[in-house]
Amino acid sequence: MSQATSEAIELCEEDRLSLIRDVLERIGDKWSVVVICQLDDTTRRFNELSRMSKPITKRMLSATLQGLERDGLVTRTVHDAKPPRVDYALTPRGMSLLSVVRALAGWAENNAAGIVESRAAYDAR
Amino acid sequence: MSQATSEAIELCEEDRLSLIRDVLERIGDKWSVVVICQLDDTTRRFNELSRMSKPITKRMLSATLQGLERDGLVTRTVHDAKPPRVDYALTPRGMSLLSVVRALAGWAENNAAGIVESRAAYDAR
DNA sequence: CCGGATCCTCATGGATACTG
DNA sequence: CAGTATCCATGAGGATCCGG
Repeated sequence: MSQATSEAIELCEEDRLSLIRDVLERIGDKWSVVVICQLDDTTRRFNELSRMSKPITKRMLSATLQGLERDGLVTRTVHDAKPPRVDYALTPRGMSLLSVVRALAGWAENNAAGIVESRAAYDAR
Repeated sequence: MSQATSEAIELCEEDRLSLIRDVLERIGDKWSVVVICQLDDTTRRFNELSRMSKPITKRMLSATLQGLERDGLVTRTVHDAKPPRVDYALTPRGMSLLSVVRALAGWAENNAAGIVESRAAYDAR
């Protein structure tokens, strides 16, 4: 660990690869990023997220939120009232992840057109 | 393209979300990131990648490389010799993606410990 | 309103064998 | 060496119904 390969980010060895894979399994599923983006800096209720993230099902929203909560990326607060009300919000860790996801979005935005072009060329043999 | 939405990265609306999903479908599969990392700044032969990326199967390596080539992320060059020899390398676009992936790795590295901790706490109810 | 429990489908990807 | 072809297990995730 005290390897300190000179500085900053170095290479892609074993450990680093598995770290990346972990993160990808975290945000690589179908709904995590969507939910995280919807929670951007505000707190939202379950049905609110459900509507905003259509066509997600309640089942998947629930599962996604639990996963995110488990990893300390969102908080879940239950207000006992009638009707029941549950609020979700990003933790600081969740927000930091959001910023990384935005970096991804930036890359996607810059390269989307080129990729579409490459695909067309490739598919035309 | 010359859109220039005032500045920088804005928010997570519909379009942006689907862009992110596209990128995640690209690198979210089981082997793309591994292969991209192995191709880091050098060119590699098929079997070389196969060995380095164990336990990938030839089938998946082939499929992964084809996908990456289709998106213009790697180049495939065939030298007709005996025995046959095929070289793979990152394109500039592929390298730019690699740097984004490294950002992901950085986040993972900084938060891995905290996430493990959160999970333990959560699983203990 | 906020989910949990079940059932079922379908794509990802592993194993294996064969080819130029 | 550099793949392709085939078959098959597994699990993510959609649909639906039920409960607090």
